Amino acid sequence: MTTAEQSSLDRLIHEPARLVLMSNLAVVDEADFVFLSHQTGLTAGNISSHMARLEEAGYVVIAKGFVGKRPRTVYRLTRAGRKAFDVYRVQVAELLAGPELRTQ
Amino acid sequence: MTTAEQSSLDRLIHEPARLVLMSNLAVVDEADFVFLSHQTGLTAGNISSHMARLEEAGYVVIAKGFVGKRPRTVYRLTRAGRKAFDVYRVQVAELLAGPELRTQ
DNA sequence: GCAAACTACTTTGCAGCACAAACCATACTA
DNA sequence: TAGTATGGTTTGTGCTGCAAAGTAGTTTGC
Repeated sequence: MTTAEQSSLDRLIHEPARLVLMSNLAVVDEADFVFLSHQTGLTAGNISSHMARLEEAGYVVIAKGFVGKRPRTVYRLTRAGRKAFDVYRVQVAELLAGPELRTQ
Repeated sequence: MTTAEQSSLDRLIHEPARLVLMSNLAVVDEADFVFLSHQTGLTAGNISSHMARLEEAGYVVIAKGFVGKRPRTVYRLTRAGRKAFDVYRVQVAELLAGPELRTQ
């Protein structure tokens, strides 16, 4: 197996903005839009569109509600999202640890 | 500092194909085209164009020669390339270890 | 009470870029 | 000498990340 096959990284997660979002969600388990925007420094547009893609992929669920009269959007990793993130993490770790040299 | 600023990943390295190339070069220190193509599973076109970009960035040096009558291209990380890869590695490790929660 | 500013997002447009397919040059081989 | 293999490079294009602009509603100032 080649290095590339071995670690064909999930590009949905690999993209830096989404990687930041996913890794944040992975530690807090639930986060709202405003929190993520402060925490990550990403623009509103980017959070919105990246989260939409992660939702499409089944990696996050998006819950929209109100707190008082104001909208509030809460994001949470799905089980599949957490699994995918774990897999990604292992693959990256292996890559960075140094690929195995192929004999022959 | 936000998560995104903290770890604004070097996209030149972050791109999976180049990440694979860089991580291979990091362990072997010198590798030729044919070796890398077997090792990584990347197509010839991709190796060629990605290496060209890494050279432009000053991350690798490309040495072209012949072995007998056949062309042979050897790639090697520059000091800057190795440094950049080390920095990248640390940033990714931090991200995956879990971003720090910002208070307030 | 109404306009201006703010909050919380979403949508749009474009510029950049990764990928594979096509191409090129030379060397073997039947 | 036609055909195939080797060792690459170049080209075309489709995707997509990003910022800027847009939307919908709310609060504030006067």
